[in-house]
Amino acid sequence: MDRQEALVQAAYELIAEHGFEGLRTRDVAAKVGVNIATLHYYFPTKEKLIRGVVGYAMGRFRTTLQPSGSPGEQLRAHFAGIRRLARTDPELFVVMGELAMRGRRDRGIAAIVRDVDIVWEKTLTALLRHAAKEGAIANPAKPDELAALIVTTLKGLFMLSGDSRDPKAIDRQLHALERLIA
Amino acid sequence: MDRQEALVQAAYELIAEHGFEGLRTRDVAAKVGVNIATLHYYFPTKEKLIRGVVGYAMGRFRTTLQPSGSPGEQLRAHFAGIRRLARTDPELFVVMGELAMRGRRDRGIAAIVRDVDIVWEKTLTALLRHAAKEGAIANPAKPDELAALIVTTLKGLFMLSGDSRDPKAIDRQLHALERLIA
DNA sequence: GTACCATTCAATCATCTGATTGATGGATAG
DNA sequence: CTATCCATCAATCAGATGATTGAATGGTAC
Repeated sequence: MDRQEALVQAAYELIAEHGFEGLRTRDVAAKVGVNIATLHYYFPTKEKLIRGVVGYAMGRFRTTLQPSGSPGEQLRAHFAGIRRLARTDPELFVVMGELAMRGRRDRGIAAIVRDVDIVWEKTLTALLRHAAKEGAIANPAKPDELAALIVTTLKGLFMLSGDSRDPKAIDRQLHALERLIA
Repeated sequence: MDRQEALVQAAYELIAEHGFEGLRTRDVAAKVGVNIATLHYYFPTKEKLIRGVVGYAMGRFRTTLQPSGSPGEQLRAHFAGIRRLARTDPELFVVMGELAMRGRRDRGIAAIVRDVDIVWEKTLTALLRHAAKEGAIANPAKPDELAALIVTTLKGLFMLSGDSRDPKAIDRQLHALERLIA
């Protein structure tokens, strides 16, 4: 496999496991089975490697954002898509949580996180308008504000709650959310 | 001032500023103007110091949770209380976010965070029932589920969004939330 | 074949970091 | 006065950590 990509993926997995706090370049190199100097050959600094992880994680999430399914069901499909992602790639939300926290002290990361948030909100706003027109939900007074609120809730749900909270609790909250906006 | 308390508070502030990732015992001692050995005199290990910070932060948040105001206005007062806290002590939510993330890898912290969450949810459940009885909001089918959802949203709102998002955006989302449950 | 370039490694550096040690000053009790 | 304990400090340790260096290997161009 491509070394550069393998290193990013290893770093991604280690961040998911130990947070930024526990990320060590040595561990990343070891996980790929490569010398530390090789890591520095591809990523001159640890910071550059982290940038790679940011791109990898955000790209991975972006692909989930793309609407699909029959027009009237797109909103529900969006929730289902997020929930499926949380089941298949729980690490992704852990890493995104770490990135959100880090964005507080890192302008570059903050900008990237914000961009993804905005795309997410715009997507959701469109889906809300769509669903309202189809009669699937009540017409919200301000779809964009509702979308922002929903994004906030989903972030809190998937990025902050530990897996101590079983998947059932997450499903329950998702259903409660759908009921609330219906 | 009490040394032990001063050290905890300094650590608390440094975590708010640099996250757990950037917490250094030396910096904590320096901030109090004390030798590193003195820090270790009061807290044998860094982990013990962090436990102190956990207690400090959570205690600080608990006091905000206590209901107050006229019966019919308690729900609104709760939101107002949280919002005020976010204005006067923004660091508190930063630290709580850090703790939530760390709870994923630390059973002890996870338990404490979960306890506070449960108290928060119970408080909110009672307030929702109260508000419904007073006719301030529609009677929710499952107040406890709604409460859990609101807690999730508030956590996402205050613990994940950087201050890049101006306070106005936070106010807007809070109002949208109040409108949604009314 | 030789020169060149990309990739990788073993060894090492400089610094950071949590923690320990032994000593010192001051307060208190007998 | 002296023995004892508390609080604090300067100095230091051992291990961790990000990064660098110089050499080896293998492939490609000419």
